[in-house]
Amino acid sequence: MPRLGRPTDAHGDATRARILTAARTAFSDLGYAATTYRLLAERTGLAPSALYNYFASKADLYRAVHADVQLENYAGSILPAISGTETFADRVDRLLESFVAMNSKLPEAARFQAAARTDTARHSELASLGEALPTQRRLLFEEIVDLGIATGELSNDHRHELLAMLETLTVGLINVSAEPDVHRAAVSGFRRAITRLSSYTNEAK
Amino acid sequence: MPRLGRPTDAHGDATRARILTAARTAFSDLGYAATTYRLLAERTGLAPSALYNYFASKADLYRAVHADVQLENYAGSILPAISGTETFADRVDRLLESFVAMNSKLPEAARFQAAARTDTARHSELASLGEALPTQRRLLFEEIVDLGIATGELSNDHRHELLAMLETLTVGLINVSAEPDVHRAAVSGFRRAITRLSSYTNEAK
Amino acid sequence: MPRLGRPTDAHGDATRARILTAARTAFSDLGYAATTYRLLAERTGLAPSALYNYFASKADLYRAVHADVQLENYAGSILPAISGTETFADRVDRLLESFVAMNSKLPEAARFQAAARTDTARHSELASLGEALPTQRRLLFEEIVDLGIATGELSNDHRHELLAMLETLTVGLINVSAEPDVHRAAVSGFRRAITRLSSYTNEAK
Amino acid sequence: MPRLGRPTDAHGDATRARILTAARTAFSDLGYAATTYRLLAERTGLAPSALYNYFASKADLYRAVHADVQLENYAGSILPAISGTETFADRVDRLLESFVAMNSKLPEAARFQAAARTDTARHSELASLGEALPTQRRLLFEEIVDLGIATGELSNDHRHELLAMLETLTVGLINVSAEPDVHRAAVSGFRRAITRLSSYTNEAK
DNA sequence: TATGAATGAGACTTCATTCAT
DNA sequence: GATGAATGAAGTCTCATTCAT
Repeated sequence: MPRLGRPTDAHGDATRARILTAARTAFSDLGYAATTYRLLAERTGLAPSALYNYFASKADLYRAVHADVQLENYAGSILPAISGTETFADRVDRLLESFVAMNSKLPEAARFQAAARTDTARHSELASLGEALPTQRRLLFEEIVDLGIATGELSNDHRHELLAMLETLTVGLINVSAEPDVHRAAVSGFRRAITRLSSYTNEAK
Repeated sequence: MPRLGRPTDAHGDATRARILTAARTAFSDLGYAATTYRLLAERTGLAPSALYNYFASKADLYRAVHADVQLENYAGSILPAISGTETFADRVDRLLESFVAMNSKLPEAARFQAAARTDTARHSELASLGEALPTQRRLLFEEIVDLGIATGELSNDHRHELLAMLETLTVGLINVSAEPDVHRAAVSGFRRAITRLSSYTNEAK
Repeated sequence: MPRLGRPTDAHGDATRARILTAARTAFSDLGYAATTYRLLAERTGLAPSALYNYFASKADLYRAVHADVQLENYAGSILPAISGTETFADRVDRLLESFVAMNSKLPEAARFQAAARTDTARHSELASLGEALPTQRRLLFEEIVDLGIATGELSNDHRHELLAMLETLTVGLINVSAEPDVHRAAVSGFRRAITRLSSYTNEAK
Repeated sequence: MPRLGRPTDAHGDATRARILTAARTAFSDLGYAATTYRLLAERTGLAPSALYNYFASKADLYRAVHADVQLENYAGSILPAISGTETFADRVDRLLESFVAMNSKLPEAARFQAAARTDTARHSELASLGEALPTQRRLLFEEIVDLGIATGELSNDHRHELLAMLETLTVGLINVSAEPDVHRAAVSGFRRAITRLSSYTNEAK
């Protein structure tokens, strides 16, 4: 029979991390609605009520996972990958490369991101999150495309199209991330294609 | 307060259709888990228990919607669109074109398809459905790519990549379908790109 | 698709009988609570609502089955069996014999009777029935025992005990009726025992 | 209206016992099907959902009551009663005596046992329980009868009959236990009868 | 910090029953 | 006399959450 009171080996931060990890997996696999506190409690070896010492509600917990993932993906993966590139072609190339890297190093993060797209739209409590990521992503894409226009690689006429293509591509890749070889092959193909395309737009006029 | 018994103007077929429509929207917007019988009842003006006259369970209802959508999309939209094409370039062009058409004529169907990808994976009752659609899609893509190889447009070396690209592209488009102008712009861009690409693969060797 | 309106081959009485038969079996096997109109409808090949043309409610249907069974058992089986007997020993012997006969000729009736004991006590709608059968049975037993006292076979001192024994025995037999060989062997044993006992009570003083 | 959260005086064990007691009564009176969680909640002063802290399902609760009753009846009442007896007559005498004692000390247990016979047969979830009790009982009866054969009190020819008689008698007594004076009078009568019968079987040959 | 006891809302579903056809 | 469409009550059970310990 477990004792009451604070266990002698309780380390708040470690427990918090364990909860976040379990939640990330569960939210990715089962979605927000089907991830229950009871399940997370089982997977972390805690009682359901203990989770409330760390996260005041399920939505709060979700937000915490979301923030973590976003930080890892964006600040930790994407930004470093594209820094130091000087052309559109290079930058997109690196971006796609970083997707593959992320998908193999942090598969949970990638899958969470795919699931988040759906879940933030579905649950009003999470609506606030739904904006953040796409917005951030679009700003990034604009930067990339505008670089291409500045370097003359791309024609300004196709700006809108190119942004939509990048968005679609990214969303597609996030969504096939559960099948690593499809993901890898697609990235490889698109990288090759981009190389050619980057120079076509101007001559295409 | 509605009276007991059969209403004067009750017609089973119409009611069934109403339920299917409401379910399609709700499943698309809220997902399987968050779509409750109570909600569907409100939206169809029935008592929750009345739904059971038409569908024996929520999973059954889901399957019915799924079947409908698949029929509309695949047999009703995609197949007619690509029939009569003779080249890879043409065929992909028409395919992409049909995506836009579908998205504007049957937006609910498109959004349901996006949601289905997630929901069939998440809920074991729906697992059987999860296979059907992707399998069908991949067969279609193989046919398309193999046509390109036969006509000499594409190199056999890139078969795997091209399939993955088509898959990724399609999934991406399905997932951005909630934003029609992104969807449209992306399709437009990819159509242009495909035109060029179709002839590159061989020369790229 | 079945036609509306009265079917040309509809014979009310036959249908009524079919329902009663199905109900007897179901009430015996599943009990009152677990016997649903839907089940009866399936077993009779009717729609659930059609049953209401014959029985205004489930309780009504139960009462009808109950009355039938009681009639068959009591008036149709027991009374004829014991008529014409002149001694307690004979009468009990015939009574027990008739139990075996009933159990093999009308097993459903016997099992219904066993179930009824429980169900009439459990469901307040059926309370009225709960009285009838035991009362009738006790009157019969009193008659039998009083005959024994009149013939001098039994001592008046044991009247109360003998009634309770008959009651217990009967209830026991009804309840083991689902196992025909136990039922038969028990009756055989008790018949042999009764023969001896009938003469003991007086000498036992 | 009760407040949320843990009440000041809440003790799990006491609550568990209260639930078991309420369930025993309700299952006996109303049967498995008609005993609802809502009713038990009312009778225990809990919310229906609180019962699930103690028993994961209605069937589980039933099994717990069943196990309790069986323990009380068999191990706690019957076995001690017949231990130390050396003859068939004695042993049956004590057995019957213990039925009366049980019926007056633990009337609920006796009535539950009667109801269990029906309910375990009717509800497939409870099927596993249906075997246990009768089997155990029959083993006991075999032991008793075989003792009688060993001591020469009984003839081996009637073994089967005697077992069936004991079974029928027991089931009958269990089923009249709701009427204590019938129960008592019957036991008294049968005890007297057994005394005589025990010596008849051999001479009857 | 953690547990264990409790709640209320709401999920899916079944049931008896009713009424128009 | 039979069906098909509908209802409201209720059933079992799960969930997020709260509070005393």
